[in-house]
Amino acid sequence: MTSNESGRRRRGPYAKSAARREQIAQAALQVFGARGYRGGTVQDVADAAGMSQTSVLHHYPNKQELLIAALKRRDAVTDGTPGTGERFAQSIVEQAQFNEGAAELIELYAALCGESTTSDHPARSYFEARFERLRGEYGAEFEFMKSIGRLRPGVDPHVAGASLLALWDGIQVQWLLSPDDVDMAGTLKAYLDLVILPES
Amino acid sequence: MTSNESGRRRRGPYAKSAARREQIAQAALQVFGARGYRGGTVQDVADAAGMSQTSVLHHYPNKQELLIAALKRRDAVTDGTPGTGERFAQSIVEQAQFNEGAAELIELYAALCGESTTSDHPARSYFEARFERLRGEYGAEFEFMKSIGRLRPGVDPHVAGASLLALWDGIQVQWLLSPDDVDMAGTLKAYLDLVILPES
DNA sequence: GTCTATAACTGGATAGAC
DNA sequence: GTCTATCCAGTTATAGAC
Repeated sequence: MTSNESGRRRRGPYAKSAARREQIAQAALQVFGARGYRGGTVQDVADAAGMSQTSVLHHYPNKQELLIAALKRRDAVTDGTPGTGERFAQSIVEQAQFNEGAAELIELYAALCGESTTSDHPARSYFEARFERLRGEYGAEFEFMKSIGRLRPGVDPHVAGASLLALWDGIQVQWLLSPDDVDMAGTLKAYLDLVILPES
Repeated sequence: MTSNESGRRRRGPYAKSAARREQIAQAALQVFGARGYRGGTVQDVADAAGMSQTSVLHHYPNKQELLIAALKRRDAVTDGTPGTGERFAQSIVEQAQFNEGAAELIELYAALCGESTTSDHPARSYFEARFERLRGEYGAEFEFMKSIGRLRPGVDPHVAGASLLALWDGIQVQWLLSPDDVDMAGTLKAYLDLVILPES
């Protein structure tokens, strides 16, 4: 028998439901990326997902949960852990190149990151935590490079970590507003080439 | 008679009116900085200015004009033209230090900059124009430095210009979210020290 | 010029039929 | 699970008294 201890077989439309939630999360990512959290409506998400507003709110209890679903989806696609040592710079640049082909993800990130600096924004703690984590990761990596003599003399590893993160976020915004005038991957590579010494 | 050709003397509360507009612009700057454009309401601006919502809309015809007034006010306070040559780096760092004491201005900038990447945002053209102008200005300055041999070999002046702008915007966001962990002026100085060679 | 009152509209969320 | 219908709160903007 497929019954479990509770005496009730869990069957039915669960697979479909999971697919539905995926579909909605993807729509939320698009909508909040294009219009921001406050600018996008649950109805917009419903339209993008091809269903009614009430169906959306059946799968996610409220608008905030939609936002969280969109951010989780972005993380799953975007945030690979960069390599270490030799591969660090290469990983960063590759990630940036990948992002150029996934404008939706960048839009979501840039729109929400700025919006989240305002009071009582549901994504504020997400970005606070993200920045703190990445500053730590990048800082540690530059510290390692310093220890093997690959960091340019005079460069503070943790300042470089925060700078790389800031540069990345800042250049993304410029790229969104003027994609033809800005080379994201090239700008990041230029900074890394400046800070990391070539193999001796 | 004091009547002029039109038969009506232009007198009365013009001075008071101008002061009122200033007062409202300042309130708009605070409100949109703290809550974003879409997150802030005309009523919020009215409350901050200590008057009714209709009074605010008497002086500015609609919400968009309030936003423009706030941005103009920010420009007037913040955007000094940086010096050239020797003084360029110094001006940038001084400006950043000044900004640390004017959090309201940074909040407005960061919140609206991210928000403006979304479609149909009233501040979008403002930021597009601003970025293009500053990339040009910074790029030209680094080009000049290159011409007098003060730019680090291998550094592209225009990439450096866009990078400085991106770094500045990015570090401001980090500073807003974690003011204790981030040193805006120090981070900018570190980048400039990296790119600009000391006087030989 | 400033106010009170309100019109006109939009948003998130819920109830209940199917 | 999904829909139609609806509720209610909040928003911009206008009308008209003083």
